[in-house]
Amino acid sequence: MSRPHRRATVHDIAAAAGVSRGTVSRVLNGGYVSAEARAAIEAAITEVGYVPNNAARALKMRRSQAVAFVALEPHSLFLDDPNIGSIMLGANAALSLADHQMVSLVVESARDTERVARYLSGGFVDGAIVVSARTRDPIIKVISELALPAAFVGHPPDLDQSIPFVGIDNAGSAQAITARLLAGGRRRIGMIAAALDRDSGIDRLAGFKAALGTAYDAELVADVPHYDYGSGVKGMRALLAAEPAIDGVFAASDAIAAGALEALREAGRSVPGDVGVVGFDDSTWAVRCQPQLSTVHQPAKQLGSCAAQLVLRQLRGEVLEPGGQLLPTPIVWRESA
Amino acid sequence: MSRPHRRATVHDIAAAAGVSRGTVSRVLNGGYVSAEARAAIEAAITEVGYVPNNAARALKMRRSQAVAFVALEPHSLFLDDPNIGSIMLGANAALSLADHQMVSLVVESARDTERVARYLSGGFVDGAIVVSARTRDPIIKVISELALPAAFVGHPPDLDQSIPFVGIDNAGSAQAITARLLAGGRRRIGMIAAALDRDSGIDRLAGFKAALGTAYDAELVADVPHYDYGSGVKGMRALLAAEPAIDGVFAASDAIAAGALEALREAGRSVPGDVGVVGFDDSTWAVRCQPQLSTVHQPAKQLGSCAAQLVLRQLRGEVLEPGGQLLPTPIVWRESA
DNA sequence: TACGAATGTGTGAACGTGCACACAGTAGGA
DNA sequence: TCCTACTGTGTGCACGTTCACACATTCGTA
Repeated sequence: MSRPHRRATVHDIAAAAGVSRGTVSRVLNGGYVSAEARAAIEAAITEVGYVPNNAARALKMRRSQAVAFVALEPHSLFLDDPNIGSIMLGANAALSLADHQMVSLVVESARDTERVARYLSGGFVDGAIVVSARTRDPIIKVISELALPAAFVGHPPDLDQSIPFVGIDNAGSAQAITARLLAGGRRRIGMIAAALDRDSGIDRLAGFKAALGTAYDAELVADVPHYDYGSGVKGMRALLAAEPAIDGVFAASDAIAAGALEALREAGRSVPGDVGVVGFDDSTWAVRCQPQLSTVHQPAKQLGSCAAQLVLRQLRGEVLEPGGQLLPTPIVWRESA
Repeated sequence: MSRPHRRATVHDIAAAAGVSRGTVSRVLNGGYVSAEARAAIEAAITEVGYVPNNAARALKMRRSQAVAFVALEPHSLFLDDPNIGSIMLGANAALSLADHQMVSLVVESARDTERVARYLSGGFVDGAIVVSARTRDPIIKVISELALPAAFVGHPPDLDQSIPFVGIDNAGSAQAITARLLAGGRRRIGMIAAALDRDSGIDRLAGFKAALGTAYDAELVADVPHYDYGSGVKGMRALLAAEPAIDGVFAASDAIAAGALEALREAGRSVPGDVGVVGFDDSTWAVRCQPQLSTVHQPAKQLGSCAAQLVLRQLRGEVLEPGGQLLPTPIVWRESA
């Protein structure tokens, strides 16, 4: 045997304290119990070293007191995107306050998708927070079929409309910071756009276009796949090649902006002297850079806690109106533009 | 009612297919079943939309097919330390291959500690991988009392000896890279030491001392609390103040080294011309810096998968010899020294 | 006195599984 | 013919918990 001794159960407590299981249960969950019975049971609990079996409780109660945090793009998430960590911590804090356990599940491959789907359907969690969902992800289908209480952070346009979301106004924020760049006197403004297969990428580009209006020039948009540093370097090189007279850049993320700074340094351009650069996220990148980035602050922690609230409210039985909410994104103006 | 319809169970399948629960169970888990019964049951499964209830299975089997990944220091972990993400992905991949689910639990506060302890003891997981454990963490006590199969990544010196670990030779690696710095002709070498309340911090400092031997000068060690960028900036400033003629620095992490580069730039020193800088981790920081960092490569992904293997082997019933294993840490020589 | 309410306790059933066991039918060999 | 082996199926029980119910005692009051 690998386990030396069976774990103690309510039966063991009952036997040790000389009462019935029912009374033990009442001590644990509240109810009418005499002072002496309570004392005897509590003594017995510490004596036998009882820990409740959540699997049994979950089975009976149909409640596990746990909520899944499903990260659908682990590589970029953990390695490049500093937001995801803050979103997790925000969600964890909110769930913790409501006495729920957050369990985060990482989906890397198709194999993972299937296993996570099984896990979600298996009664181990009462709800799910989904970040970085792509259009038509199989996990989403599973969630809506199970009618599992859920919430998204961000929202691909054709997402299941019955599931609420919390996000930011990517288009509006992009438009606002581009406008500020324009107001600073920049004339030839380019953008390094990324992740155009996701709502965030699409909307940031749309906001950029809207701000420039008739001055918009498709030549001045570099399209890169990811929100990371390396993409920023490449994107900026492409922009410099396309328009040597460029004097402003809106990068779709801070990591990209940091890469752009590198490419500009390599090309001998000064920032903000020759070129003004602005980013998006207000992540740790923003203050690490030289010069520090002007950027759009993304309330990552709050996104996490709001998503958690959306799930918790459903668990309390509230029926939420479909749709979502957008959190404000103040512009943080530093030195890079 | 929040749930419109009860979830389908084996009973429902049995009723729909006109067989007994036992036969359904045999279809699901293997056994003697006639072809026609199997076909009828499989049809019934898709018809009623059956998903197995893992909570019930876990209760009966005393196996949840899930392993916890417990992160004890979320703030520094997710925001500053890029290793943790890779460790997670490595563990996830290994567990996934063995058809186990990884659930990661974040411990932020004392409140979290208690809740996570309950979760671990509750039968939702079969084992645990613990990263960034500090001496005397209450979670460790819980794990060893439960005799929960576990493994550590890293190992505080006074840790429970019965729990295996996987780590790196911090002292040896630190000694090796410091020696290389010496071999490059540097004379006045300092160190920015961090996290001296943890094994990793202590051992890296010890390795540094060992490499310098009699040339070691306690004046040339700046002691900072965390492995982050800001600490690097402050630590380097302190070293420059203590010894303006400093010509080499071993930073206890890449993030610290990046901060040190910043402080050196601010002080007008060239790298590697005036001062050679080396880091530790070979994280994404190393290649982002200007100049790119010479550093110690830490096999983060492999650490995660090894820890997962240690847990999986215990779950298979193997009895592991106590102690741990250390993974090799090649030195990566780039431009900063 | 008697009756209802409040307090305290024990018992049985159920949550959804998987497994041991019992049982039935068929086939093959002594 | 009978015994054994193999295939296929149904039933009861257990995992550890909570809840509904039944029952017991005490007390206040009509």
